[in-house]
Amino acid sequence: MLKKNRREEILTAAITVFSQKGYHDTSISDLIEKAGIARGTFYLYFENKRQIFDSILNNLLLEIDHCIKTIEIGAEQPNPLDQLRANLTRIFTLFVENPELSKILLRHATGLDEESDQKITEFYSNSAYKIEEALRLGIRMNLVRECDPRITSYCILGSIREVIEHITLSRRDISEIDAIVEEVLGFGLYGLMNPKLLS
Amino acid sequence: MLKKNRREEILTAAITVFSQKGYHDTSISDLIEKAGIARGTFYLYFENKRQIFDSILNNLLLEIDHCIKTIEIGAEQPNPLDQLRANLTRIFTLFVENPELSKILLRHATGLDEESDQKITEFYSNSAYKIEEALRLGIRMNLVRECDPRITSYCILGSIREVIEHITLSRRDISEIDAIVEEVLGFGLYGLMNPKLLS
Amino acid sequence: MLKKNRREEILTAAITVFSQKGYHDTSISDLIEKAGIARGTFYLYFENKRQIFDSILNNLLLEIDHCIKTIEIGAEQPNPLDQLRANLTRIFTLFVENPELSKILLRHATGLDEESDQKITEFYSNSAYKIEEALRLGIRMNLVRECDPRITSYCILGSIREVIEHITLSRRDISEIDAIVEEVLGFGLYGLMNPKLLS
Amino acid sequence: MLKKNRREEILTAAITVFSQKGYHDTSISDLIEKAGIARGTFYLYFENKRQIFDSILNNLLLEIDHCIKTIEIGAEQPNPLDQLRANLTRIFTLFVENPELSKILLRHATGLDEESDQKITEFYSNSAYKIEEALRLGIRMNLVRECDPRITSYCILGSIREVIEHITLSRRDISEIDAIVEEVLGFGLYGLMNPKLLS
DNA sequence: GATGAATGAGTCTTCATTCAT
DNA sequence: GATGAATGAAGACTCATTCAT
Repeated sequence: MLKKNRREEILTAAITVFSQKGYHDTSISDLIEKAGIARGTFYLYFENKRQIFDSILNNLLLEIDHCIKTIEIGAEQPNPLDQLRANLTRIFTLFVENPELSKILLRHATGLDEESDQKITEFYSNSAYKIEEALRLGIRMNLVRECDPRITSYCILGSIREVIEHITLSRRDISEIDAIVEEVLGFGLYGLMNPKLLS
Repeated sequence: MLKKNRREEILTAAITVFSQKGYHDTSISDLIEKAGIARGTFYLYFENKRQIFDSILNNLLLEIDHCIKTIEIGAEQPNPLDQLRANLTRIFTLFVENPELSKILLRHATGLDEESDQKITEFYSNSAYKIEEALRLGIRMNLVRECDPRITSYCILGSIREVIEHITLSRRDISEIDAIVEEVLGFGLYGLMNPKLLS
Repeated sequence: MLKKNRREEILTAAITVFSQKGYHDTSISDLIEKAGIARGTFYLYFENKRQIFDSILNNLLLEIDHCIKTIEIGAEQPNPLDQLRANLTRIFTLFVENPELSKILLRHATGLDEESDQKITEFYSNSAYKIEEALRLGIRMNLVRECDPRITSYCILGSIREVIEHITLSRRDISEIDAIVEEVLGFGLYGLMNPKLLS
Repeated sequence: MLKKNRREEILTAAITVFSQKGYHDTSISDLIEKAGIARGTFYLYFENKRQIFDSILNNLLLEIDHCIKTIEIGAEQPNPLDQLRANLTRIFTLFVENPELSKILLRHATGLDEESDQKITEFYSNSAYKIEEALRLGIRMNLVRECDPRITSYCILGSIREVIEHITLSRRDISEIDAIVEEVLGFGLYGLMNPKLLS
């Protein structure tokens, strides 16, 4: 068997097991049983249990990163709103298609140890920071209401996280994504308040 | 020593240790060392490691519940917005005053086992459901914009969760809570969009 | 409460518990719960768990000893067979009336530790030795068939032990004792063989 | 090392240790030290301390069973008395050659817990029952004196048990077995009474 | 590369005993 | 005498990792 494939197989098996049992309740025995390999073989491809989990998690964080394109302003660029919409659609699609990854990221990747928590926290901080920068730009361009961009960025990030968790837990179908994206956009752009009350 | 006090002492010590090291990396030795008691003493007050963690978590969920008052509509009631504001203030205050609890709830309570995850998920589902009901009422009363109350409730819940995590991680002071509440309220009520663009 | 009574109460409770759960599965908690006393009180009357068990066992061995009268030969003495019969009757009666003691002696007193095993072994050795001496006398007096008195004594001892265990386990009534004694005597005196085959 | 051999080695070591220290005073440390293996290795071959003990005990009960052949009556069969003699010889030989097993069965297997006691009791009950059936047959065939076969069967069983315990404790040699068998047979068949007194 | 038997550090939990009140 | 909270030594069991084949 090609080295690359064997490794991928083990990773795939591990994603399934980790997502179901979490990091601590998953034993090496679980992993090799699912992957159909011998105990020693596991250690040919991964240094230890922690490393394979990190590997899965890093892959996932990369994939998420790929889903998010910085919003570009310019004549030749699509409408900023459409760019935002496309980002949301890509992220939600990623998780609806891989609900196991959602469990790993949102449930099991947390609280493993200081180092891992730091990595996750940093990832969210970075994400929030990107949102914050976009908000500052939007404010400067008079597209966005005056607000504290820091706090607001966390509101946006939290909305997205929670909706991801909800749609994977409630096993939403990919066909529902567009409507969900619009709903999230609607909340983020217009808030709750009935606009008739505003005028 | 009074039985009640001893138990409280152990709980307090456990909150500190669990919040720093997480559930799995905390050993009974850590707990009794922090509490300054003998190994056997621990088991006089708690059945096992899991039970003391659950105990902490259940207490916390109860406390959160106490922070949230259902919004009442009526002539003698305060303005609904003020009731909402008060709810947010109470919750943020709880966590700013007990940042350890935030770590336990948001980091370490997750991914312990199926049963525990279920409890947490249920807590959030319930919370989301209460928000959803409030949204439906608001829509009927024409206070709230037409929207999908289910998805929107998760946006709101997520905003709050993420802001809690942010303000505890960034060690925000209690004096900043009012401003933060206003910011979260602003986002939730009006969204991002510059209102001048709406007219 | 009088010191003597308190001690007796604890002993009585302990006999019940030990006989049901055995030595190792009986905890001090079991003993004090059954006796209705506090933990510390137990140690006012007994040095430790082992000592109360030994105490019960020693009492029992003494009681057994009291049941057995050396068979005396003489004009004024009852028929030796009747003396033997009386010994058996007293022993069987003791255990039928106190089936708990039978469990303690035959089940739970064994295998506790080297010292205790030694004591039990010695008790049986002594018992066997007394039987052996009686057999030697019987042989000299031509009452008893020529045989190896050592081995035979263990046969007799074993018969009695096993019958005790059987009659306590099968909850025989005291009214059946006479018949059982005759049966054991019959076996011991005449063996199995149909006497008609002997002539 | 072959899996079978390793298991056997551990069993052999465990028999020695259990027979010397008994079940409760034997720790896993004792077992692995004697077997010369690591702690984890023990648990590769046995589920827990209790299981290895049960394993030893069940093997032994099986071996005892194999020693005992039901006495067959028929023209082509050996003399029933010789069949009986052969049974006794096999059993005594088993224990004289493995005095450790005698200690385990007669001392340490008893009083472990309800379940184990039940198993042992049942084994003895079954054994007694087989003897009882043989006695009934003997009585019908006029080979055996009229008697209560139940009680008498326990006398016989007890004689054998006690002699086994005696000959293993007194470290009797295998060369003495024949004489001991004759002595036990003599007691069982003819009893104590000097036959001259009977005529 | 692949295997799986062997390893042993690490942890939870129990429970007999003590002693201050 | 009586109490029962506190103690801590002891022991069973797990499981990630190694390494000889």
